[in-house]
Amino acid sequence: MNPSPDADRPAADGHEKTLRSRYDARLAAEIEERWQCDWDRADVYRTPNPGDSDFDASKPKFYCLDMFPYPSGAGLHVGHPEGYTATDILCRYKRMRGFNVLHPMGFDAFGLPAEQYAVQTGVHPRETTQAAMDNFRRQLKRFGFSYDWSREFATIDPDYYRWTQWIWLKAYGSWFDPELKRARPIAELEASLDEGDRVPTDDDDEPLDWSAMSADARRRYVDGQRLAYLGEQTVNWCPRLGTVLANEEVIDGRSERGGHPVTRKPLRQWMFRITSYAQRLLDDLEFIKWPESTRIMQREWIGRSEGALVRFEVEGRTESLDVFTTRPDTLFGATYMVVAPEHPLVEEVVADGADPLITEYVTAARNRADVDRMADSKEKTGVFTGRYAINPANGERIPIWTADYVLVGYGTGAIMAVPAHDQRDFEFARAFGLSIRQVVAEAGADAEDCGEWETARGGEGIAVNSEHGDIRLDGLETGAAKVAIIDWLESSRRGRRRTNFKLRDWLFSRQRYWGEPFPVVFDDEGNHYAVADEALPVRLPDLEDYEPIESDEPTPPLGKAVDWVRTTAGAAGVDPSVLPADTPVRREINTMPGWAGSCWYYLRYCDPGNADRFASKEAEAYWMLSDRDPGKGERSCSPGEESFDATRHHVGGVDLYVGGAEHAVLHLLYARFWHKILFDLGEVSTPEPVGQLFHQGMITSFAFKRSDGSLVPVDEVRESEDGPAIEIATGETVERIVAKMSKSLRNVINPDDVIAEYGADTFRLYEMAMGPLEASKPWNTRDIVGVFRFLQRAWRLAIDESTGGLQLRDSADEEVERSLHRTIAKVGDDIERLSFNTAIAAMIEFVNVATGVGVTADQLRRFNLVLSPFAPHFGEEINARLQAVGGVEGSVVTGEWPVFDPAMLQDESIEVPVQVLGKVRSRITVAADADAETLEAAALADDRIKALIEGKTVRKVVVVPGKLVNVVAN
RNA sequence: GGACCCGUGGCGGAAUCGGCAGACGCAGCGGCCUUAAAAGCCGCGGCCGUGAAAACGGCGUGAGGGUUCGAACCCCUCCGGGUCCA
Repeated sequence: MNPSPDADRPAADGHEKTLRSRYDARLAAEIEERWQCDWDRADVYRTPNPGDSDFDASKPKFYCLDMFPYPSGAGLHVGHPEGYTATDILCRYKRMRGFNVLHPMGFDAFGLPAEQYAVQTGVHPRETTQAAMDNFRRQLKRFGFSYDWSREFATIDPDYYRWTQWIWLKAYGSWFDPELKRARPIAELEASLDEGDRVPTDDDDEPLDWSAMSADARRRYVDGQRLAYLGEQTVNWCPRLGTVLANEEVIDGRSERGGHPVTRKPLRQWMFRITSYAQRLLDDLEFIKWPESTRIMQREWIGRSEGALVRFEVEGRTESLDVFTTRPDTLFGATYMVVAPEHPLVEEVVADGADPLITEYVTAARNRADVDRMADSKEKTGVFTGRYAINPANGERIPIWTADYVLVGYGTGAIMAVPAHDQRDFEFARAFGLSIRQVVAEAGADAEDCGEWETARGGEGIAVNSEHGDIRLDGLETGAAKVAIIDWLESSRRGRRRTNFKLRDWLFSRQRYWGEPFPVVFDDEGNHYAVADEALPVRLPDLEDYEPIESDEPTPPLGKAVDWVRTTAGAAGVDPSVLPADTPVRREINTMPGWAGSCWYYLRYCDPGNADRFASKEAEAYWMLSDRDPGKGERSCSPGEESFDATRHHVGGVDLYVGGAEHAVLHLLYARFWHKILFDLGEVSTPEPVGQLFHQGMITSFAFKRSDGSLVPVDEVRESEDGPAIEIATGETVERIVAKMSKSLRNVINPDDVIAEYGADTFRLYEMAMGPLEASKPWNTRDIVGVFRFLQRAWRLAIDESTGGLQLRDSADEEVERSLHRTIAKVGDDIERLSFNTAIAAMIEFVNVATGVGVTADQLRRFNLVLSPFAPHFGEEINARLQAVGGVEGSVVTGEWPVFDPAMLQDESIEVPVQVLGKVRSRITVAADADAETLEAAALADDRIKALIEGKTVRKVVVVPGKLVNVVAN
């Protein structure tokens, strides 16, 4: 072990010696760098897997995962180490409690920002990403996090994305069996079609005969069933940027970056059939220990709604117009219909040579992004198509309009408008003079003249004006009316009960360079073929020119790798039994989106070096299966079960996943979806990837606000000690507010600077002491010195600053010993519930108690073990110095969490407040275990209480042993 | 517009199950040490009032009301801030 820093460095003089023994930034840096080096060399954080020689199967396991970072050129910000420190403390604690702990780290390194940066600087994204990762790794190591770095990987590693491609192929090679409600290999679909000969089709249509279908039709049918399929989707296409853009990146028909025109364009793209899993993704939210807010957001995103699909006949058109509605009971109030400008009916009208106004409107509307179309609902726009539909309930002829407030992607792209009871429909009807009919009334009220209404009347009530022929809803309350109308629609084949989801299928292609290539090729007819598993990975070709191509037609940059794109089936690795090896093919040139790599990385950490599988079955099962109830035998639900009974099953997965709430929906929903596919196919052991999730709060900063509400950067303000803050330039008073860290407010904190000034242990303690982990909280540089002083006091408790040697008592002080037991109990408890701020307060209290009294070697040893998960370098240093005097062996990292004696947690006698009518009036000192009778007697015997209840009647005495006495007297 | 979360000293926060509000830290004040300062150590510290002090009394967890022996915590209304959806 290393000697203490002073031992081999004779002090030049007394002053120098004092300086070297004092816990200051210089000493902290020295200690920290030395132990980091030592830990690295001894590989102390390497976690053995089942099967390894040093694996101990008798220990319970704990898989604790941080959201791996996207390595940007800016380096770590103070938000990263917040969650990372929290999990590090918990993992160190769990190791001390005898767990096998899996705590890995890596990099999410494919994606748009790196590529855009590369385009701007002219440096290849591979190089910038590599440099950013090296910097991130250096910074992460400087914090002393206990990651098993031997498990590190990046999503751009071919050894990793090989399996990303493999999983995509699994989805490509599967379909969702609606009967069993789970994924199955597509070969099983073909086999069952060969056998049963019936091809189910949508809704009412007759099944087709499989044997009667052409090979081409069969192929199309099967391709249409795949979980990863080629589908058509309207996207925001920006010709100048040469890529599709997300809705959020389009403002007023122009790209947010550069202001280039964006058009909406139907594109054939790779899609994921996530909608098939909507119900299971919704159901299983019940069984995972996730923040309620996140589960609500996922539920809303999935957006299940129950209602009916209603069929409206269209005059002069064989095809009917189907609409989904959650309020079929208002069908009699449907006085017109609206279809999205992209709807096929509109195409027909335009093709028939419609009014140029219609064509003009449709063209304009199509180029508006969905978000805009939904957002400005104030001004209603729309045109009459000239067509009429028949309301199936009453046979009325109603006009069909087209308007951009109806979106093609949602539902069927058409709605029945019930202006009396829907605000948007109401405003539209008013704007264009369409009729409004009330069909729901408040209970007990009659139908009114809705011509006088100023708003639509939503909500439930009693059906009115809803009778025609053999259907009568009048007098029924909404719930019953829904049932009645749906039954009638179904029996008369005019509609059906339907559950609708807001969730859309997932668009998975990007016209970008820096992403995973799809392992798929096309023949000259445009049919697609999978690359065989053995031929993976399909490597991303090393392009020198990766800039997006300016074009009206999407042309992804990979198209420039001509020799790579044009190849043969054999060279691309397609199974020769599927396609002869010399068949000319071209590769898919779209790439996967940035989400792909993060969908399954937690699985790879289980066994990152595995060359035969994404992780060995044994390693995956060991780390992913929880052992919450080992006696029950059943460890997870079997595929195909509708959902999981939380009392019998548990969903397993990562034991604790910590990361920001900004990923509450997309990343976490995508990962659950991929995991369920793998679960259905028998590739993983658990139905959910993450059993427990926790979001750390955002670290904000201070800024200043002028009286007019505008913000002032921190360096343009002078803060006086107790006066108000003043803007230097104007002399005006400004208010201190909490704001996000941003370059423009110049309130961004760089972790490297803080570590240089105080050390990593202080940094860790500060971020944990700021407040509850889940709360958003402001960085206040001034407060850091508080935890720094705590470490200095703890240091001084053990080390004589003038000599550098240990200073210890021979016998334990009783008070200090009791305080230590309380601290051990409290800190352990607090770590388990991720309440690090209160744990630190408890440790400070201990040091305050012990300061001036002193501790024995054994007390120091135990306190140091408690502190070490928070300040590991500090802990290792004290541990090493204790080794020198004996009684301590090995590193603090492998130490055991100290035990406490419950009997030591409380003093023998305690002070209990006595209230009269709920107000504290006195205090009595009693034995800690005094029972209710004793407490009551003592309270009533107290002089002050006696005086207060003099002449009054004691109605009741409430006694809470150990807590308080309340005398009710008046 | 809807849904959810949150409002506690000058500041960050604590109060784990309805039981002493303000743990712990910052800033502040007083004392010791020092020629002096820094550092350190010891102590004070919600607000108002009476008092030389010790102490005592009143008020107090965004505002108002309610339930309860007892409310920061539960319920209702309102105000302010945040997040998500629209």
